[in-house]
Formats: sequence, structure tokens, C-alpha cells
Amino acid sequence: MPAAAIRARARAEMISEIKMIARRHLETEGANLSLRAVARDMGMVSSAIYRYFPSRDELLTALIIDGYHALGDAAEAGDAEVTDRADLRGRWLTVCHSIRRWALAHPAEYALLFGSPVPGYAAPQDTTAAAARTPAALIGILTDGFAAGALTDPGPGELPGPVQADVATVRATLFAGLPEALLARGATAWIHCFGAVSFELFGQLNGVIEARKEYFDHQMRQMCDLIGLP
Amino acid sequence: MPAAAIRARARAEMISEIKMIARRHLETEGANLSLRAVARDMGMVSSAIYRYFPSRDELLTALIIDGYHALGDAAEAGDAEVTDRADLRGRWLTVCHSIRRWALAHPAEYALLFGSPVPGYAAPQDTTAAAARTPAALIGILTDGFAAGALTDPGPGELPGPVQADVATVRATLFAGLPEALLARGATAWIHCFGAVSFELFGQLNGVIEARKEYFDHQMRQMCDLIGLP
DNA sequence: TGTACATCAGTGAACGCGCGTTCACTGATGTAC
DNA sequence: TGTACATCAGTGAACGCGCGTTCACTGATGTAC
Repeated sequence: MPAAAIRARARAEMISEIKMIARRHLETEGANLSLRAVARDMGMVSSAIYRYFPSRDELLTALIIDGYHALGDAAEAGDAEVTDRADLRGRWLTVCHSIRRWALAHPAEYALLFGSPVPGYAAPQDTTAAAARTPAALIGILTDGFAAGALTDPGPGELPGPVQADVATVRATLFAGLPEALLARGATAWIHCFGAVSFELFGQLNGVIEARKEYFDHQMRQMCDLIGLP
Repeated sequence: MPAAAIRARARAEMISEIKMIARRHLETEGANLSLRAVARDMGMVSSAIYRYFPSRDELLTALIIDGYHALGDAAEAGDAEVTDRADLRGRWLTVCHSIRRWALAHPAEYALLFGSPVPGYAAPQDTTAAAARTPAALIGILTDGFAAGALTDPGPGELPGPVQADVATVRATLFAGLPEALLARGATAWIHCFGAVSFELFGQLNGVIEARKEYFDHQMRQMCDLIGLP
């Protein structure tokens, strides 16, 4: 291995170690991520971090993109788990549970992606592609189902006009194989998945519902009914 | 007015002015509320705040309780707006839109109530009564509807066992007039309302859906269908 | 009616801590001739 | 093969700022005799 490659590899390892430690700090501190604290845990002086990230915000951005990819990986892995590809409802539920499991295992990262915006931090454009992977994994199930004839198109009548226009744009760029009305139903179900996970994770279920997993499963099944998933 | 009452009134006014300014700071700084900044805006020295709030956390708690009450007020006012009390769907939708409108008008407060938990801050027990007002306003509509015979009980069969136990407890303490299955459907719809508002407010709709209000309305109608609201 | 005392809002200085970012530097490693 | 040079990770000090909380204090106001 040439020297340049060795240096590049060492550099990459440092970057991923910094991110690992930063993720650990997120768990305890929320989005108030401190570069100095990360540097301390790395056994470095705080200015050394600047060899790897030009600013705190860039580090946050990297963590956000990584987070979206990790969640997307979890969602796709969940879908791949289901061997009976024709079992649309099973696939949908498995993906939703994978999302919830990832969120429970990485609450601070989840909050960084889906919680209150970090004050003073503006998410750059580059996060959107990574962010789209999780909903894409869900919508892909519907595309499969529609292609197989297992899902019927309710027709565009159920969407209000301006919403139909927005949905048509999304459909054109990402989900050409799915009728608008089904795409919209899938979006509702995805938003409910997000809502149910956030509701639980952000403490709103405390002292009310103890059977968390069963309750989540129940809600996701209601969403399958709403979509019309067999 | 006796002197003691005058002093008490002045004190109450100071407290509410501090909270007002603190709310204004929340808008720009998120939950990183700074006592010193609030004091500066009050034209006081920072230590003077301690005459009114024993600590920063107590001030945060006061803001949270106020926030829940403000949202509860908005929800109840929305319900009261609908003169045809038998129009259950109209009442439900109006309350949901009131919730969304309040959230859009007070994004930082909404985030404080329903967003990522503030690092290092543990919500005390006293917030729960205030927090319950908004879902109670929604569930009240269903109670009315069931009492009037406009809603039919789907029967407890649709709830998984452990969830049914949790729901039964809630029913017993707060909503004795409503069958468990309807209460659970209402809870799902409330969670979706929260989810849709958070999804929009926390930026997940950016660049995807522009017809925000119509999209929200559409989703809330889907929830009315799920509940079985006429 | 006048005086001693209590109450309490607000002051100002201080403690001890944290932060992001910049900058000139050291010293090890690799490269070119 | 040996030497001058370039690269670059990491150092350490500093800048200029912020924070929550404590504490002894001043000074105005009201109360009791």
C-alpha cells in the first residue's frame, strides 16, 4: 500500500472515530454537541478536530447524513428479512418495526433527524437524498404490490386538488410506478409511523401506555388497513 | 387595595413578563434558554431573576405548563366554535386545525412540549394534567358522539390484549363514557394529528408538499374515516 | 404624628465553569534529486 | 545512499465570549408602637 493510501486510511479512521464519539455525546447531551468534549474523549487538543471537520456544523451535518443512512439501512434490511415477497402487509409491518427498533436503539440520533430543529443550525441540501431512503423503502412495498395486482388504485378523487399537484411531482421524480392516491396513502402511513415513534420516544406515552410494542404494532396495522394492504 | 395585594400583583406581573420574554427567546434559541439573556431584556441584572424563579429549570417548567394550557385553550376554543354540536366530524377537524394553527404560531413552544427532550431537564409530574387537556378536547367529541348514538362501538376485539389493559386504565380514570375501542381509535387519530404537525413543523415536508393546510386537512379526514366519524 | 423596625426587589461583584475558533509552532514521515 | 525539502497531524496558548448561581449589599416601602 503506497504511503498516500496509508495516510488516507488513517485519516478516514480518525474521521469515523470522531463521529463515533460525537454520537456517544449526543446520547447524553442532546444536540448541544461540544467539539471540545469530543476532542477530550479522543485524547486530543480541541483544535486538532479542525484537521478533520472545518466546523461544528459540518460535524453535525455528517452525523445527520450518517443517521439517515443508518435508518435507511435498517428499513431496507427489515424488508429484505421477509422471504415471502408477496406478503405485503408482513413486509410493511416488518419495516415499521425495524424503524422503531432503530429509533429506540439510537434515541439521540433519531431526535437529531426527526426532532426539534437544532437552534442556529440549518440543514444543508445534501441530507435529503439520505433522508428519502426510509420512506422509499416503505413506498417500494406498495409499488411491488401494485405491480403484482394486489393493490387497487382508489383513483385520484380522494385527494384535494393542490395536494394532488404536490403528490404528482413526487411521483414523477421518485415513484413512477405507483398511482397518486396509493402514494398519498403510503405517505400518510409513513407519517403515522414517524408520529408513533416520536410520540413514544419523546415521552408522551409515559404513564399511559405500557405495552409499547403491541400498541405500535396495532397502529401500524390500522395504517395497513387505511392503505388497503391485503 | 391593601399594600400586600399591590405587592402581590406587581410580583405576578413581573413573573408573567419574565415568561413572556423567555417565550420570545425560545423562538430564536430553541430550548437553550438563557436566564442571563432574559434578565438583560428585562433590563435587570441576572441575579434578580432569582427573586421570581428559583432556577432555570423551574422557569422552563412554568413555560411548559403554560404552553400545554395555551394549546388546550386553543383546542377547546376550536371545539366551541362549531355551533352544530351534532356535526362531530366538523368539530374534530376544527379542533385539529386549531392545534395546527397554534403550533405554527408558536413553533418553539410546540417544540418544547412535543419535540426532543431538553438535555438535562426532567419534566416534573405537574405537567401531565395540563398536557391532557388537548387530547381530552378531542376525545370529548367522541364521547358526545357515542352518547348521541352517532358512533358505534367496534367492540374490544380489535385491540391486542396488553393494549386493551392500558386503554382500560385510561378509560377508567378519564373517559368513562367511551368504549375502549373508540377511545383507542381516537388516540390513534390524536397521535396522527401530533405526527402531521410535527412532520411539517420540524421540516420534513420541505420541498415535498407545498399545500400544507390542505394536506393536513386531508390526513385528518382520513383519521375521521378510521374512527368511523359520520 | 413620629420613629424604629421588617420586608423585599434589585444591585454588582465574584466563582468556576464552559464554548468555537484562530494561529504560530513542533516534529514525524515521506519524496525528489 | 544521503540530504534538502514538503507535507501534515497534532500542540498549546490565546481571544472573546457565554453561562447558572451565590452572596453581601442598598434603598425604597410599608408596619407597629
